[in-house]
Amino acid sequence: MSLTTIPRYRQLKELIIRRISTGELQPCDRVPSENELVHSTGVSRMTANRALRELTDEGYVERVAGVGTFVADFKTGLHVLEVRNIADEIAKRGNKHSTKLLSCDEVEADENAAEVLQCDLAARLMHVRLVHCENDTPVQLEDRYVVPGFAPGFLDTDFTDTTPGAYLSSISPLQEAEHVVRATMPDPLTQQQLDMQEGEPCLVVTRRTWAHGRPVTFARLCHPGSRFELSGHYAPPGAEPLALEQQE
Amino acid sequence: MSLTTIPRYRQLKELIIRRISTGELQPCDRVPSENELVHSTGVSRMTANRALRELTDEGYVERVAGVGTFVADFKTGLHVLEVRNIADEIAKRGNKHSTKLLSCDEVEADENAAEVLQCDLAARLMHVRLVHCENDTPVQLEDRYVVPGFAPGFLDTDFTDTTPGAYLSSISPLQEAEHVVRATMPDPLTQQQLDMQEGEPCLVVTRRTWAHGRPVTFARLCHPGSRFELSGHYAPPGAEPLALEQQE
DNA sequence: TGCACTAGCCTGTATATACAACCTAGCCGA
DNA sequence: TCGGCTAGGTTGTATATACAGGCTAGTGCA
Repeated sequence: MSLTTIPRYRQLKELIIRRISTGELQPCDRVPSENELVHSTGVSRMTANRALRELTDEGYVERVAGVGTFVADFKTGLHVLEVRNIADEIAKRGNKHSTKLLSCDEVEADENAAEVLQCDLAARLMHVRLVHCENDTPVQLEDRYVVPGFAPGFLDTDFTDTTPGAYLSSISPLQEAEHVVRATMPDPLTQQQLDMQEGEPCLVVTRRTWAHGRPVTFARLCHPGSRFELSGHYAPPGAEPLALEQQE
Repeated sequence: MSLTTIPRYRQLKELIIRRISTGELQPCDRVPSENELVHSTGVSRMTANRALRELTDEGYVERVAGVGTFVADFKTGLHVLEVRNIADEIAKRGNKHSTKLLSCDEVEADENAAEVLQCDLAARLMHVRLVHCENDTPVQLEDRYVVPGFAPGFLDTDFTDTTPGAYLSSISPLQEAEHVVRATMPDPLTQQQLDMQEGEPCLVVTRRTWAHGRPVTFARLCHPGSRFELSGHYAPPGAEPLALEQQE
């Protein structure tokens, strides 16, 4: 096993990750079982087991004893402080989520959009602006650009019952995300659209998301400072199972 | 292997995690080798290997082929969007970090502090307030409470060359963290101490950190909105090694 | 027709064994 | 004294084997 040879369990992992990344394997699709991998690739079952087990730890697949291995549903949030689907967040608090669509059209990429989405200047981009409300009170102004090739039917979607983020997640697993959080004062239009008081600041999250190795969407999420906070809880992996076992 | 019996590799992991949590094993200390675990606990080498390998993945230990296994140095930051040591952040940008100590004393826990730190009302707490500057411009007002039993020498520390966070990390690995991010308007004193303009909002991070299973410190980190942003990049685990290998 | 049972697949764990590569300390010869 | 070499410990990987326990579909009996 020299430095140049890649271990077989990692080759197996890459093989499966590639099938997921390319879309050949979709979320909830069945992944070959350990025994199938043994027969198709010639490795031992322990090696196949290690590959699938690590893919489970890394969130790519989910395994059910007695049933099989399945591609994980990436929609269930990414990570700490990740801005999850705001509709789910609101529903979890037992409140009513609604949206007001402000605009939904095709535009030419300006300098900023072209750079963050790595496309040509003046390339066609889909653009949607809407306000998310919790119990009819505005909590988020979403201003989003989407690369057209990624989600052809984007502009035809009814965003009153599906948020743009949820729709994009359903198209393809979103694999990489970058976000920046800032505190700023809103411009007059934003202040009015979010029904904010004079002198109230905004918590602004700008977020870029990748799929298939390319940035596909860029969103600016603006929240009234008095009605919104981001929270996250980090515990080292392995700590939770430890706690669970102490309860038993 | 019924539901009630805990797998041996997990028992092994817990055994070692416990030794680390209690401080019996300090960072950089040597962890028993696979063969030593085989002889001391009676498991097979593969089982010991799995336990140590998973502890490596989870960041508890580091392994060097041919040398041994060692307790990891937890000081190297926690995770995405984790507010890392601000002095390191500033140094990484090539700028100069300095602090202005505002106060450093022992106080009685008020209602809020007692709740978040799970201690008695009016219990003695250590309290420090200081301003972090980047090239002599204020970027963070830190207001921190620390449980006294955790860091006895806290108040005697010179915070001009060691930040409170870095000092606490050096005492013991911080194992769990919770943070909330808000946008608010500063009170007049904060505005003055951070040298902020009239009408400029604050990005406020409140943060609670656990060690040995108990909250040990609570901090309110206030940043001028025009000079500070939080950023994070999330990529699924396993994606980086894939990219690396494609370069080979 | 409907229900109980079972065969067969699946994952999860555990062990024994084997070989490769790495590192260090100490030996031995020049 | 200095250098190279080697023995032995360490991790990393791979395999064959084994058994436990979960799940499902299909068989066969009532």
